[in-house]
Amino acid sequence: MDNISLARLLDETASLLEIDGADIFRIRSYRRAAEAVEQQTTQLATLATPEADPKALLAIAGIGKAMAANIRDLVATGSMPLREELLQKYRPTMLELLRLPGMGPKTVALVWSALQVSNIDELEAAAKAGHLAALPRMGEKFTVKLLKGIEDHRKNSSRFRIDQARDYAEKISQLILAFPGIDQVTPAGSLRRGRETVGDLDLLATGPACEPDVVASAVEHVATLPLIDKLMARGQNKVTFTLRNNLQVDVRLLPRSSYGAALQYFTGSKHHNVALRQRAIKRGMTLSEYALLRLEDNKIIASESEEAIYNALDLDFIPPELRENCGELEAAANHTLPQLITLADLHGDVHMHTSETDGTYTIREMAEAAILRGRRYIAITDHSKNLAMTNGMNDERALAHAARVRQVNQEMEGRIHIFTGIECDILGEGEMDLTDETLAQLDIVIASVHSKFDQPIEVMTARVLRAIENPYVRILAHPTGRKLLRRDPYKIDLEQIFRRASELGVAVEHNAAPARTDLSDSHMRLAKSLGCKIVVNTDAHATDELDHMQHGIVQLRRAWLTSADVINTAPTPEDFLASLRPRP
DNA sequence: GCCGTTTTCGGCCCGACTGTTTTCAGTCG
Repeated sequence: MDNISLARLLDETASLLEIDGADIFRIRSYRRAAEAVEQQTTQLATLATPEADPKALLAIAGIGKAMAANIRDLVATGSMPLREELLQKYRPTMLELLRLPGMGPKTVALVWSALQVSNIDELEAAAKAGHLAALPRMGEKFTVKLLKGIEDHRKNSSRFRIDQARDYAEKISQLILAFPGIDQVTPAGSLRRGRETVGDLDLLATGPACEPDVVASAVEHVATLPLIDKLMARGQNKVTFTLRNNLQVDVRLLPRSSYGAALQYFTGSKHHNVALRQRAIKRGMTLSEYALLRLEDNKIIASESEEAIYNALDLDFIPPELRENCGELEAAANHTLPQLITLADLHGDVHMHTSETDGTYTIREMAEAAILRGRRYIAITDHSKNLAMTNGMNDERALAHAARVRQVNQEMEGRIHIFTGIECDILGEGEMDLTDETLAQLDIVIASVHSKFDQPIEVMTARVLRAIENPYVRILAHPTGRKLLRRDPYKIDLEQIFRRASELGVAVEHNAAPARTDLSDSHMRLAKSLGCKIVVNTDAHATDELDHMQHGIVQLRRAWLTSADVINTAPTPEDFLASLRPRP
């Protein structure tokens, strides 16, 4: 059992304890243990064997005697006594109910005890039949919101976030590559195109073992991979299976000679491919997953590489992120494809947290980690006081923290520049929750919208418009409230906000965290068309989250952005500061 | 359930908003 699975089981146990009404601190300790397990770099299964040093598990902060025993049970048997006991009392499907808006542990427990409702279908039926109205605090408004939430949940739950899909793709690729004679495995499909979520995983494998006459044994290898839950189909050169989490995986084993054509074909998108094939026909050729052929004599024009195929159709190579049939073919024909922004273009990351509020590491640790990742400047932007659960700072603490940031910045001796800053909460009327006197002393003031203020569109829009009027605000964070696969974003008039932000010179932030890419590619195109400054930040709460920049860049590329469109490509801290809204 | 210490138990992230209440419980960040 790997760390991710261990963490998931511990976290689920915490949720079951919540439904059971257990002690809040006991629940929290299970959640903390799950987090700690997930963050470990060594596989705990190796530390949880009878032969291993029993102290090894206890050395992890958040794991004590009881939790270590739980982990040993999980590794040995796949479950543990407490979990089994709770599953006798409740149903595992009730965990899914917790993901619906407005459904917390108390409400889940209530519908179970009152109506024996234990899954989404039953809850929906009960809501539609009006059975919920009989229960306390569940009137008409609640029911309407719930049914909407169920609908949204169904729309999303069959898709997976791209970073999770990428992790699985990586894991499966390694297992496939273990077979002698397979020397390359490439993800195709929407994963390669950089969509935010993927429905299934397409993996293309090639190498000597994938030649038609010998491919059977390689197919056998793939069809018997240990992480397969259900084998769905198995053909001559194709294997389809699902994982335990229901993610469907298609693996195709292809000869080297047609690998480029296959990669092109399976990367899509469908619309891009249709347009590309039409172009081939106009030129007396035909394009398939095997090759680009000349029609008159079936001669292979190109098949080994994508570049060769595009070039043979008089096109520049089109990056996978642009293959949506949104003008990329015309641009490729006219040699006007943009030089898309790359990770190497990003020199700064100006939104991150430290242990002063809800981050895990110190100012210095974040700075050192940023240096390792090639950043030239960062900003420490911890939370303001209104976000109480994060231990948000009041004016006094914000200023003291900024003084420490300046101190550490001095000590870095130019290896990196650290800006002072704050992620400042927007209150109910759109005012900042710290004073202007405080904000005036900070380099980077980020105004942060929170989805807990889920208000009608006019109210949300007015609130944010008022917030960015504050002359010290330089960046607007979470403009859409999007949380991928979790909650509906709040309703807000982005066009109005972007237009005003553009006039004021306030930059809009694209959050690079894979769970929360605030701006989609189409949002970003809108921002660009209105002349907005765009900044991409990780919002890191731990050093490893600084790596999220590589997720964030993908949506920028899909929006056709170049380094000129994004302000944290500025090469020096001075240039970056100059690109921001001037302070009064 | 973990941690730290005051070695045996008390502290552990808090405040605002919502729907429904008519004084608050539950959810959320």
